Amino acid sequence: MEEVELVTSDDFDLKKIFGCGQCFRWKEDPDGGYTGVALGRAARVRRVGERILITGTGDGAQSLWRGYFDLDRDYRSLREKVCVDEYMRAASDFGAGIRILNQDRWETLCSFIISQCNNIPRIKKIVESLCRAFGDETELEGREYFTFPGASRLAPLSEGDLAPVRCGYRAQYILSAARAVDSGALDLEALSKTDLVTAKRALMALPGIGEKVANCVILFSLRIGAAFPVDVWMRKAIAQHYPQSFDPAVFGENAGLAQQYMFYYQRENP
DNA sequence: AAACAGGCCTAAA
DNA sequence: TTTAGGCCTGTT
Repeated sequence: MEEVELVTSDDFDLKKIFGCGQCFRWKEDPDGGYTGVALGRAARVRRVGERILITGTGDGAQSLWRGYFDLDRDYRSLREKVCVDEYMRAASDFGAGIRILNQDRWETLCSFIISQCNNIPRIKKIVESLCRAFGDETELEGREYFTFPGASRLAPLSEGDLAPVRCGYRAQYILSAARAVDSGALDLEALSKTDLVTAKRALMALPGIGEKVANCVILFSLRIGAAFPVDVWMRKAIAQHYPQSFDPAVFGENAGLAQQYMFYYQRENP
């Protein structure tokens, strides 16, 4: 089994990275490592000192994983930039180790469509069953896993085909998004080279994609750092700490990272 | 049993 | 421009 090794002395905490709400497919192993499916195949990640070891990956995957874990940005200095007050100091200290993953664009779009009005266990369950039904099988250490099905795989399906996935009324949203991506009407890669306003407008033109889902997709897969998703946890955080007024623009291009710290801090300290 | 969950859409002020 | 109710489904 091939293994990739990455080295970092920067913020890097697997528990926080995978637990801060940006992804749905990584599961903690008994030894504190994580197993999941990303970059098109199953992999196992664990940290040993300043080394990050990834097994189950192919040749030349080192730079892909560097990109996935956003290792070419200095989070320690980014953390300083979002400390606009005492609350943000506390939140970013608490969240030290979080990184914003560079995830597959279609997978992120589809996953966050599924997330609407759902709880996390069920989101994960639906995503897994979608992968099991329509993804490609892959193997790691004798166990089988399934990749996330591409937009082109889902585009020709009907709502009936998706019924076993049990995603309810979201099925039609998934299909329309899959068709938009597959046909090229929605070009996610091109959007990643635009700006927050442009990307948001394009995404929200699709049925079932509103402000929150659009912001998640933009932040977690289009790498536009100004995106600032506001969900129920964030509403609580804002009401509690910025009762008069609040504008994520104070964080500029780091608004999304500030959001991650606020979100994680709020959810872990209710 | 009835309410609720990491929203979105539509209809009505 | 803001607000209420409905929506699939599973869990409590």
